[in-house]
Amino acid sequence: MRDVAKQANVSIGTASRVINGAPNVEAAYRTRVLAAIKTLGFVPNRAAQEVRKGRSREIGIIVRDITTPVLASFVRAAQDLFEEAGYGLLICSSDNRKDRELELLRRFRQRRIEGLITTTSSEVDTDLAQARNDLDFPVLMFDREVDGAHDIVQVDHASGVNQAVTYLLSLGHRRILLSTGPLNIYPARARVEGYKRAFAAQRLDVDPALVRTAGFDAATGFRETAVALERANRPSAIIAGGIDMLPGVLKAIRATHLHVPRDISVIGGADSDLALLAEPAISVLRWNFTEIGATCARMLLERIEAADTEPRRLAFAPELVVRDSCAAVVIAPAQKRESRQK
Amino acid sequence: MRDVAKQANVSIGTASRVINGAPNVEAAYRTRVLAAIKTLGFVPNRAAQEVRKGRSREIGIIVRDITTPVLASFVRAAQDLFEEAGYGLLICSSDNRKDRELELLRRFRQRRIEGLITTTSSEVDTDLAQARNDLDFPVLMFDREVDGAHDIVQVDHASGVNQAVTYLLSLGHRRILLSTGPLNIYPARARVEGYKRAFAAQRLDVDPALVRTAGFDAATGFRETAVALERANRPSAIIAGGIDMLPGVLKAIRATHLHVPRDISVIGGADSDLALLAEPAISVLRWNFTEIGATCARMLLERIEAADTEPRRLAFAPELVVRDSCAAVVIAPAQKRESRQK
DNA sequence: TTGAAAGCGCTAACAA
DNA sequence: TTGTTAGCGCTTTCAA
Repeated sequence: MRDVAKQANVSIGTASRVINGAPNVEAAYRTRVLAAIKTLGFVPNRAAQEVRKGRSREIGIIVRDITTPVLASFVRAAQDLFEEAGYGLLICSSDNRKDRELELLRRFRQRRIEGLITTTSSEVDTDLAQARNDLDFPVLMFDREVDGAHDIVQVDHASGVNQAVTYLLSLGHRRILLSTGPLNIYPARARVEGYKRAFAAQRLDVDPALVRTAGFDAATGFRETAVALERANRPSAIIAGGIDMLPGVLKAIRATHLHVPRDISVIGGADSDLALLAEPAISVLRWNFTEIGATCARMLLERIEAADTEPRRLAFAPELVVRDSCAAVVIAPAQKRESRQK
Repeated sequence: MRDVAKQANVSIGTASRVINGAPNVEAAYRTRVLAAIKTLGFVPNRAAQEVRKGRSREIGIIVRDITTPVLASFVRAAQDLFEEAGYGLLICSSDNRKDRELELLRRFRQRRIEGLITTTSSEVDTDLAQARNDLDFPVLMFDREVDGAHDIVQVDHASGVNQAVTYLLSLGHRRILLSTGPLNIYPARARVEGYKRAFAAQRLDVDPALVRTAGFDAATGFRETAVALERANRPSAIIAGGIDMLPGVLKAIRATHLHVPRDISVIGGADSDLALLAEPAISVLRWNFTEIGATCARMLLERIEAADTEPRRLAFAPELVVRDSCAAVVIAPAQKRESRQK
């Protein structure tokens, strides 16, 4: 910058003013500085600006895995709003691992970000809670249920799974496998709750063996489905209780040579090309991740403006998209034969 | 940091030495400083460190769309190596848009990153070439063909499509649609070249109407496929000449109620859950994105160490994974009937 | 081994 | 409107 100032024959202060678009610079000076910037190829040092200005104008976001398409659309929507508001977005995947999550929180503190949208790998872990509470920027917690003065935005998974189970029960299914994640995080708890609520509403008992909480990922979906399908008394329907479990569930079904929906009905935990293009097309629980991402961004920006208003909390309800992956069960609960829907 | 030094009753210099793990600090001082850091919850300001040290220890990476799973595994592999080497990774999607790409390059310059892995939306655009050459850190160009002193890592798409076409020709196909991106970037050119080479090897003529270069994305795949299938003289096989075109191609086929592979054979441009789980499973061109990502990272790290060795160039060959989406054509070229494979 | 002090690149307060 | 200068938080040289 000194070189720019020298080249333009102005003081370094004037150069700075031009760079920052200050209004009180004479046109002649401005053009000279601009010319110097161009010929020297000067680009301001962001780190130095941050140090001096005392703020980073960066937002952080931690998702489990940015690879998951629905999460990517969530992030994308948020990013658009942040950029518009003049904030950059630092996007990281935690892989649902505590150590990585802690490391990311540490890095974000080093970076002096001004706000964070995050999930967490465990709602009850005290190290994580501690680390979050030590942050001196606002945190918006996404799809988790934690103590602390955070804004919270959730998907109402209880409602979603409730819809799915109610639908399956209406088709005559009684042995419905719900494969979801560990109960130390909200989405799993909520799904289980929705599952039980739907059974209770029909005064039916839940078979605890059919509520599996081993994990959210595709590999677990595969394992859980494979194990369940091998049992003598196998389920007649499966609900993938996670955003990217469907591939694993379908692979396991494929491996057993069972036919969807004749032998087994399936409901996916999120929409995807796979769900749409599978044969038959898979019914799914769907919600608008773009809208949710935008809402999170908006709430966090408002929080940054007004630090000490009351924490807010918001839930979005999923919608059951019925396609062709669920058939009616004709024979009673412990059935051997089933018939096709339609 | 002043507070830490004060609290520990040492000079700010000693505090800095402890933070940076300098060896020449007496144990007693070290523990005092560490204690102070803990009680005060001090985390060093990364921006200030960067300013003072004069280096960022950050690498940038620009991909078209991080959402694409194979690209995500590419990035992930690279990230692991960079982190191990002490570098952070700034990951950005260009959306294949020139303006966004230029903006990202500008931001990376502001950030003083020390190396960049990038693709580009156009190999011939002079603004982009100019912007790249103005960078004062090494650039590794991924899957593109550009002038300039960059290391280049490519996928040998010509070989891949050549394998695919040769395979289809051997099944009796003559009207093979290749839907790929614009010819101003290497992956499209290479695919077209591989296509022509395979036809030439059999002394067959290429119908230029079957080589489509409208775009890489799923939406274009849909449109191109839909249009082609509506023509009287429709193709008997389709090659998706892009990494994430398969969903669009399959959707279009689905919409026409044609049957794969009986009515139309399909080869996907990259592997995916969709390709594996579609009914029938889709044959694809596959390459090891994890290995390629790691290789890119390694090359860039070496380049950072040794700035002025000769630029290097590397190509990885795809493999044709044969599944169930291609059938043999029984009747001669302008056929009306086809028969199933197997 | 330690503390004092200079200075990284920049912004902003101040005086002119 | 401009130039001068202090200083953001940190590292690193230098002298002790």
